[in-house]
Amino acid sequence: MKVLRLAPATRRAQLLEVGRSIFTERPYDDFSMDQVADLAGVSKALLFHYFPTKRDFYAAVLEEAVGEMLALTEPEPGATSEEQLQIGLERYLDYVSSHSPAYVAVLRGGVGADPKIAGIAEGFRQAMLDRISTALGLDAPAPAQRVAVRGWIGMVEAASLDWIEHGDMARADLVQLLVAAFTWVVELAGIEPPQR
Amino acid sequence: MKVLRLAPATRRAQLLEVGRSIFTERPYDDFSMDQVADLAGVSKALLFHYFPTKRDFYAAVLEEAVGEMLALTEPEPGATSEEQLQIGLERYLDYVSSHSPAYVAVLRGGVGADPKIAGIAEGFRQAMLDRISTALGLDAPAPAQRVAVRGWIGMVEAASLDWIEHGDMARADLVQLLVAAFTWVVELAGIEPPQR
DNA sequence: ACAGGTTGTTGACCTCTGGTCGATAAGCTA
DNA sequence: TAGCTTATCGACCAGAGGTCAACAACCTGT
Repeated sequence: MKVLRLAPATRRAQLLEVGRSIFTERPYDDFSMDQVADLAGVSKALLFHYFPTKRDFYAAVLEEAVGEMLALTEPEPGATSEEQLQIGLERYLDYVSSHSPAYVAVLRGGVGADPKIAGIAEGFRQAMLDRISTALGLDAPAPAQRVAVRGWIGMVEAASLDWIEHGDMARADLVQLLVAAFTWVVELAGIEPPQR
Repeated sequence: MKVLRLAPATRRAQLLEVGRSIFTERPYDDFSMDQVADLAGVSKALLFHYFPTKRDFYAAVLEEAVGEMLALTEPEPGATSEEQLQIGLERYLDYVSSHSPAYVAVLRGGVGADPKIAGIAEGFRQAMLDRISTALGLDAPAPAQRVAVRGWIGMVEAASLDWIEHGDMARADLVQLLVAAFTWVVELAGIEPPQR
């Protein structure tokens, strides 16, 4: 029997890809590692060789999705902070609309209160918060500022989910709404936007 | 052997109570129905008699928590809409700070992308949206209005989570921030607040 | 007080799941 | 082509979710 051997990195990537296609469509406890292995044309033992537990596998898949999201929404280096925000949001919404299952999986996903899993989505939000803080030139935001920006990110996520669910609003309008909201939040929390 | 029999409603309530204490502390796949049954001093078969599947059990526990949250944050009937909003938020934050594990479980909880589970948290948000729409005298909000209010609810949730996590902001300040944000969102989306 | 029926409750059982481990064989190197 | 490294697998295990027929509390009528 001819068994094809792949380089570990390749196999790992393939398994993650299979994982993604499953995780974005079915609940965590609704499929078995056996099924994942079958779908990947691989033994279950190999799957567990690459990912020690099911939760690790789940976490790895989510992490990859988060990495992709961050890469695709990277800010434009040369632009002003307002332009960065607008362009970032446009890319964000583009990603959301073209990868909605993965997006939903990351945000709403998770296995109950597993801190490791929750930490992945949280890391994503933190990364976005860092980007914003950097763009604004803030090092250690005051509590009110942090809560405000954090709340704004929650607003972006909720609005995005509603947006892709209903699909009855132009992307540009939503971007405008969110940019305006951000500007307002920044003013309200007493954060001084940097001079262009 | 003396086995005590309870009325179905009582037993069910007891099981839900046990479920809550577990769900708020451990991930969904991190405990067994056997353990739940043991903790409740009951056979696993009985547990499955009351709740046909583990997910049903999970859903029932979350639903109860949502019901409690809605009951404890019920709006003040006689007040103006602005007062209602402020009082509602105060009660909401009181609930959040005193039941943070349950709150986190409902919002961040869920079993991957299980629509039934996700629908419970979504139902909670919908109920809050309905309250707000009613208070504003809106029947069928326009898309932009719906997205805006939905985004605001996401803001409330994210800010609340950050608030209880860090605990470095006065409740009154957060309420003020959220009320101001709401007023602003309402104006922006072109919703006319009702005459007192 | 007791017989009888209703039904809350259980122990035993089954299948499948997550996870482990020693053995195998594919492919590179000399 | 021999030999070594290691990616891969088959077989196994404990425990999970879930089922079912049987049991025994409690209520009712006499």
